[in-house]
Amino acid sequence: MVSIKDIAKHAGVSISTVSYALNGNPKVTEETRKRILAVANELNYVPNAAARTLKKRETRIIGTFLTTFEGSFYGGLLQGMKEIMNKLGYDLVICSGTQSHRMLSEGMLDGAIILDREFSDDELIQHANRGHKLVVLDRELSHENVVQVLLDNKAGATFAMEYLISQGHKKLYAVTGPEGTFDSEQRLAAARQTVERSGLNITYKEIPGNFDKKSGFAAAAQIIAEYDGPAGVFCLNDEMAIGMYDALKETPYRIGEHVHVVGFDHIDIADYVQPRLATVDYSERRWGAVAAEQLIKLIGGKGTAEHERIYVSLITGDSVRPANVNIDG
Amino acid sequence: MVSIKDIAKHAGVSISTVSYALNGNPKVTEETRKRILAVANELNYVPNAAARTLKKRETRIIGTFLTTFEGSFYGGLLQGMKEIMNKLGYDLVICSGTQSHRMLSEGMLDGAIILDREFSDDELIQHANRGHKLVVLDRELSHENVVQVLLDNKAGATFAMEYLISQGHKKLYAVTGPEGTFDSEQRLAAARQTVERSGLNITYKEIPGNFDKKSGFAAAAQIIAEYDGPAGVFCLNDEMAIGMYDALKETPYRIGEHVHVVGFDHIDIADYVQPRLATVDYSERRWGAVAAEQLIKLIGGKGTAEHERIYVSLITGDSVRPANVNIDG
DNA sequence: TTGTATGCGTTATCAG
DNA sequence: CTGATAACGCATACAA
Repeated sequence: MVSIKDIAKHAGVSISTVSYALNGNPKVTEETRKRILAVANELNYVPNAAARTLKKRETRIIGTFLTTFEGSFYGGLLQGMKEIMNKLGYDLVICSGTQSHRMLSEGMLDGAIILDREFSDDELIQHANRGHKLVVLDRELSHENVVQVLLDNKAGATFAMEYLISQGHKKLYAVTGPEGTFDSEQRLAAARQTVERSGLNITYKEIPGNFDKKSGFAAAAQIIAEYDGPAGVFCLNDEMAIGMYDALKETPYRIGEHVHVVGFDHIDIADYVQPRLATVDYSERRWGAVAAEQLIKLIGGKGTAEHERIYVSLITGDSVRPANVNIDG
Repeated sequence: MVSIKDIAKHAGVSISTVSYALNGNPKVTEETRKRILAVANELNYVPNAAARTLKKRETRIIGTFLTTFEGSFYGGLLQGMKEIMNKLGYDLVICSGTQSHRMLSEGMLDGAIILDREFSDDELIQHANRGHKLVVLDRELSHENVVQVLLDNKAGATFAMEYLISQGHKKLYAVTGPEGTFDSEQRLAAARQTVERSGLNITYKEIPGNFDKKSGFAAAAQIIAEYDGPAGVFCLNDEMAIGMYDALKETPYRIGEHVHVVGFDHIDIADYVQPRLATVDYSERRWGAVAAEQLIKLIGGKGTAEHERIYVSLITGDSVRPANVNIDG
């Protein structure tokens, strides 16, 4: 490995001069700077990140933590983050799994964006207490080193339920996410509230789900078992809605006819299933970009980083049709 | 920040004893070890990665480089890698963008897996020359520090073309990937060869594509413009095939009737489009796992890491039907 | 404008 | 079994 010491030797200067030259410090003549750069180039010099970090106590690397790499929501989100980070001179790496949490505590990261239920609130607070800067995308957490950038779950769930109700559905279901997860709780609360506030005589039931296809599949079975007329179903995410499509395919019941479904997330597949899935949409890219901006602000310490909310909108689709239309004619 | 020096002070021992204790070196009594660990815990000690790395010249972190985070093929691939790496005591981070290449050269990574056309062969060779260990998933590259783990593109493309031919199609198209990309070139070569070897009187044409939806959409336009009977199309990846579906939706032509399509990759959507897309399948998970294994072998220097091939298989679907059946009856 | 000296937190070698 | 001490490569305050 070639270090600045080697460069110094070859260029006939001291190592501090090399360091200055390499970092563009005006203390060194343009001339010697050029000479030193030439030598560095010739020797194939590459700075050593560990040494620099040890000294400067910063890596200019941000980590985003995901529960899993699987399930394809996050492309736009990460891309949005990356663009902002790169522009601001930071690099982004994506991590997953408890084992990788060490990167945060051991100081390999200048900050982190958390979208990962495997982090407990306690653990996050510990990290924040140690001075690490965090943005959370999946919970509410109050700490001077933490800012929240959250989806407007409440609005989304309200849109979804109001849509079903507006189409005349009186028998409603919600298929939930894993108990205790922030998104699930928030969406559920809003769904209930919407039903109550409607003032209509609505049957409303919740079926426990898990945010995965399988649980949507399972929920469909229950709905069919109880079937006694058109049902409106709010799947708290699209993946479960897709599971429901899969399940109904094997039965005489039809989506948008017997079972009316709204999802949440607007994943790619939603546009391709038959009939097209009604869902709640938001800009992943924007979400990522906002999160990145806030984190960098927090790290820089200048400008107050503030909690942010990401807006959502409803996308209609033929997976929901009026309850009182008799399709069979 | 609390360092081993602080622990030493509090525990009334020297820093080297602390280091030994923390690293489980048997040189230190079980008793003092416990005492030191207790102190460390109490002081909330966390080791400093930069210092350790500077000394040991290893991070136990592997980087996987992707061209983009968008487009959701890679979930299974990354998950497969992660599982193996974690089992072997390594952490995995995902990187994207030229800016992040510095992580490799600056020594923040013990090795890297490359699936990213933004790395030129030259750049990779430079890294390899500096002693960095690499696994390439997207090209052929000979170097003692590089091993290849490649899809069996040739087999896949042959399956796809043979399938179209076996269904009696005589007018064939291939929609290509970006010029110069390994996957595209390999699949194309095999496609041509299959046509030639068939010994049949087949019209075969190539339409330049870009591995994205848009180019599939565009290719469809050309095929329709020339339409004079059933056409068989091998889209060199599924994404372009989906673009073709989108394009035909706006025309009177039907997939599996006028235009018969085979893709490559078996992405999620392939199972949900109507009619179901015939495609070439492989285990992403296995691909990732094999890549990870080979890289760790290469890093460890023990056992010879060897180039590997990932097998593929054909999944049929109604996007391809016999050419001579008159569906309109 | 350039050089000298020191320390960042670890590991590891060598004496005790 | 434990303690000094020298690196690792770099940045920087201070001296020249």
